[in-house]
Amino acid sequence: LADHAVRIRFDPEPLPFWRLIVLDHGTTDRLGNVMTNPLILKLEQRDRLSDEEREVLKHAVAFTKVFAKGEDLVKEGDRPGESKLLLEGFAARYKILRNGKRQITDLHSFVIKRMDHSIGALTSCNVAFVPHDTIRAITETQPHLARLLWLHTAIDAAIHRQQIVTIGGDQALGRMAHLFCELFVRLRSVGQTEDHGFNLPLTQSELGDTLGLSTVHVNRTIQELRAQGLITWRGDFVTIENWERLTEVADFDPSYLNLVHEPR
Amino acid sequence: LADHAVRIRFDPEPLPFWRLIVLDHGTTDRLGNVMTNPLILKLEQRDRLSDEEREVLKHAVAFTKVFAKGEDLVKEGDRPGESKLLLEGFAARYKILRNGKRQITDLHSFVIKRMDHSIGALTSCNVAFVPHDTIRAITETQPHLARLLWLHTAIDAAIHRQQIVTIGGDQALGRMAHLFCELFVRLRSVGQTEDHGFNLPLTQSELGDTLGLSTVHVNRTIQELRAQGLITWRGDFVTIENWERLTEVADFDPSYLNLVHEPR
DNA sequence: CGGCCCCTTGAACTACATCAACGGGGGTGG
DNA sequence: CCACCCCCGTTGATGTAGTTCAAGGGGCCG
Repeated sequence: LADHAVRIRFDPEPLPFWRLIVLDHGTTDRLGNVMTNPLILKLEQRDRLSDEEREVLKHAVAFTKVFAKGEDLVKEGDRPGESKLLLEGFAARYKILRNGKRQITDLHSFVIKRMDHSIGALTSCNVAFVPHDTIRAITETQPHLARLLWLHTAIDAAIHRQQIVTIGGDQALGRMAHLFCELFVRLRSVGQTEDHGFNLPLTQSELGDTLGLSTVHVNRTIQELRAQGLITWRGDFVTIENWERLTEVADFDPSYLNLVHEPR
Repeated sequence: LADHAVRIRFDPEPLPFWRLIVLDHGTTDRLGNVMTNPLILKLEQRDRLSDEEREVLKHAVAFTKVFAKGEDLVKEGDRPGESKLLLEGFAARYKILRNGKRQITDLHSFVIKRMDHSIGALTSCNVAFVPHDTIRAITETQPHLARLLWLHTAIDAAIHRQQIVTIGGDQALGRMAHLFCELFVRLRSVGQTEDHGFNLPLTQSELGDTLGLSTVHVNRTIQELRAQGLITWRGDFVTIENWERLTEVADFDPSYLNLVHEPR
């Protein structure tokens, strides 16, 4: 479920050559408190849950743990026994090219067994652990819930597809704009935005890693977005100044996020 | 399940600007006959099936249909009632940027409902249709099968992730090599290779679309691969001349394809 | 106060795209 | 059966979006 790309340091290594794949974010309310049950919140974004289903989900989380900034929630090659759910903070899936890697364990690990990527904490992260046995039990007795969990994997795939198109597309300005659009919409869907802005505790270098751009070019691209009056970014806070034009520049169509409530 | 990017012509349109996302291939035996039940074959690549499960799958395919080269198996925005399984041929998921789109319906459509991309036939394609009702019934009564189907969605996501990394990486030579490695391994897993080669009925232009390269550069890159003695490509047939060096150039690690048999 | 990040800016380089043109093979129509 | 043509592969020349290298300044932490 969790989906963040972490900026991890491994200074001694000869090849710190890696790439963030997807950013994800935690699910806290406006006051910064972790929602009572983010798993329920996540699933209810896409379909209605019965009381029984909510009850099952309430007991799905075995325990929670805080990861420090820079730590790996899961590493490539791990065979985790729990899926992880990001409650709070920013993390990212990532792969390192030509040698090491890292990753966050999430729903994928339940069916995939062996992680093919890593997930690292970009900020301090609070993470819930859902045992694979619990998920397996859900597939045995709660087919509707199982379909919703399956859906989340499919949405991840959809996000990845969009990423391929966005990265493959030529313009750095468009890629950058698209990332801001996606972050805004996804954060808003979990109540993590204020007005027309949101908190983005990342460095330009980390942004570059998710977009496949150099730090220098990220900088110039952001300056261009600022110059065109599309966003401002002061400290950790990003403000969308002109949503309509930003979506135009980004060629952004949020339908791939499946933020639509319907029977699944 | 099906996973091809189609080269569709829409000459009148002003913006034929699209991108292939994933190539996929059909499942025929060495004589070119469609396997008796490719769905069973696909799932058995990753876990053992019981007799009962095999029986259920045998009746899952409602009907089959042949798509001509250039046709769309599914289009973006569709809400298909069946998932599609590519029996024979090459197809590709794709998105078109800034206006139209197309797509093949596959397992994703079952949970996602509304296609966020298109799937088109790169060659003539024989396609099986599995009604969503049937899949839903499987999730209700065959949890193990349901997990395997879920797995396939997760594998698609893993392939997408790899694609992001590959496309984001700098070198065209590496991308190209990686694509050949992936195609070889995936085709071999369904018995579609001969010796150290396989059939690749695609144009260089189509290859470029999957890798985000221009036709011209695809051409020069392939010439470089040939010059280094890594592959030959005559007519439709690609031969891997030096697998070890090719995987080095590609930085290829097949583990993301999950071609491992284990309980799921 | 010193040292690191991080952001920012300038300059040089390069991998790729784009434009343009030609040859060959296969399909199609005369 | 030949002639045409279109598509595909190939090659050359030119343009450019991005990288890499380099350096300075500001804020934050020890």
